[in-house]
Amino acid sequence: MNEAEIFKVLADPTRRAILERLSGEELTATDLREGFAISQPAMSQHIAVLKGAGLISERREGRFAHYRVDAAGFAPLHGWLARYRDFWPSRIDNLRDMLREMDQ
Amino acid sequence: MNEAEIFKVLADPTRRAILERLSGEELTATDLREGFAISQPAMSQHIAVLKGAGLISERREGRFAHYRVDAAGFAPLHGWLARYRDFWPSRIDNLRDMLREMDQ
DNA sequence: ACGACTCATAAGTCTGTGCTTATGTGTATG
DNA sequence: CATACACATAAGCACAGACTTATGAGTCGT
Repeated sequence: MNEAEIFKVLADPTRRAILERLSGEELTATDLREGFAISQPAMSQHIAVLKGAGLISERREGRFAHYRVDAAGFAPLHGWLARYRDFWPSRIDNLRDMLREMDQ
Repeated sequence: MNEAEIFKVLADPTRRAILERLSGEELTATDLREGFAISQPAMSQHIAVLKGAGLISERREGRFAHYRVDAAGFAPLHGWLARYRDFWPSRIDNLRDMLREMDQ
């Protein structure tokens, strides 16, 4: 997937909320609906969009569909974003310090 | 600015193209229009949106307005995205190696 | 002072998309 | 086998937003 689609997909607040809810745990579509003032088809459509963009993956189990974040799908976003950090030097210094501390 | 607005702003391909064109160099609104099949007001509106989100900054000079990327404006996006990389361990190892080489 | 210019704002149109209700497809259970 | 359940798909509506043309607000050169 290219960053064009990913940005379009992530522009929707409901879809970002879904991802947030899925970060760490695997959930079914119905579980996901809890806390959302949204119809079942709407959720299903959002899930289809997220899946289409490669941001979540599905594990079928009978009539249940379990969804989880697919972190690899965010790679194009990382790539795109890398173009717009000119802090790199100072950031690298911070990282160097951090890793030095971790080594102790 | 929060990531909600930033994602909405970046969902538009024209605005991402503007940022790409501005990465590295400072340009006026008219210079920016070159290569875009877009009216002057449309460009002006896109610029206003990008500026409102803190992704570009303006330097006024007479009747000219010079625009440049404001890399700091992308910070919320970095923060949001950090939540969705579970590669961290291996990445950190790679960085550790890289920085070790840089130190030599 | 006037005309040419750079950019911003106003107002209106049109397409994209997120929502709804209704229905379809497949799976478990009594 | 019939019913309930989990999810997907279809169709239609309504609103957001990106575009246009027209015009306004400042700035420069002659």
